[in-house]
Amino acid sequence: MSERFVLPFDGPLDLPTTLASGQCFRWRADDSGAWTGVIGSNIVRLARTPEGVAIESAPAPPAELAERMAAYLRLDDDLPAIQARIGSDERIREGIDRYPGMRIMRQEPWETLAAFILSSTSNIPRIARTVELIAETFGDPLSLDGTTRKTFPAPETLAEAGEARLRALGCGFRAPYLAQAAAAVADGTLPLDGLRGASYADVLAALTALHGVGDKIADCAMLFSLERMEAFPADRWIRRALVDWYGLPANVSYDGTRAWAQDRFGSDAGYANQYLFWNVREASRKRVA
DNA sequence: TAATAACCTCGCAA
DNA sequence: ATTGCGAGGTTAT
Repeated sequence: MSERFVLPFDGPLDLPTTLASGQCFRWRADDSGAWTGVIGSNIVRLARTPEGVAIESAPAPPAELAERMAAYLRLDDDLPAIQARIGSDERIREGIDRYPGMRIMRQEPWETLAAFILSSTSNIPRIARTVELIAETFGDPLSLDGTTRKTFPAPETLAEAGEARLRALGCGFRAPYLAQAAAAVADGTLPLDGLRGASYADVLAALTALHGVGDKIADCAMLFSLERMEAFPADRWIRRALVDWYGLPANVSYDGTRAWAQDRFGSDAGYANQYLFWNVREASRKRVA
């Protein structure tokens, strides 16, 4: 059996709702309730324990990844304080009550951008399937206690693979978008790692310069991987919530949703978005049932 | 500036 | 089982 390291943490953290909340697509639960995923060039298994987060990993030993995992799960966010600030809103409160340990993550920018390029007019199961197929096809193998996964391929790899091979994997009309984004990141046209210190407007402009990346996908990449916690990705679910619950006009522009959210929630807009998203989806699901 | 169709496939419901 | 619908958007017109 592999070595195990427990990252101490006593705040709110729920792995199932965090790792299956649609912000990432490669985490899988096993029978024991542990979650296996790939971070960079490591396969990682996580389990919540009373003391914190139990980590197993390969090839790097878990103790070496502990700090990185804490950053990945954004354990540095003071979630109770954030929830106290935005929880005065009734609809956000409902989301918090339902998913109290759901956190936003700090993922790797390239993989996040690629995944959300694939999200266009799609759905979570399909996005996950395609992301996994891309990794399976182009990634490097990893193994942990008999579980094997592959890395998500570098932008250079997907740029070289090209549109046709991506289309053959089920990317559909998103294939050229993904291939072009890969090329832009690979050749430095889009310096993802250099964007962390830039203004929101500059990051948005850099991302939406890509074909196939509009406001919504850019906001997802910013919120989930580029430290922009004020980003408020407004998809059809969020728009439904804003119209049905907050009285915004049905034809509200994307800029209109963004201004509304940032005025109301400021730098907590991203967390507000996440709780609102799952609240409105749950409400919709119940209506159908 | 605002509305509308087209885009690839696939998951899911009937 | 097989079919038909619509999906966490973006772009071109």
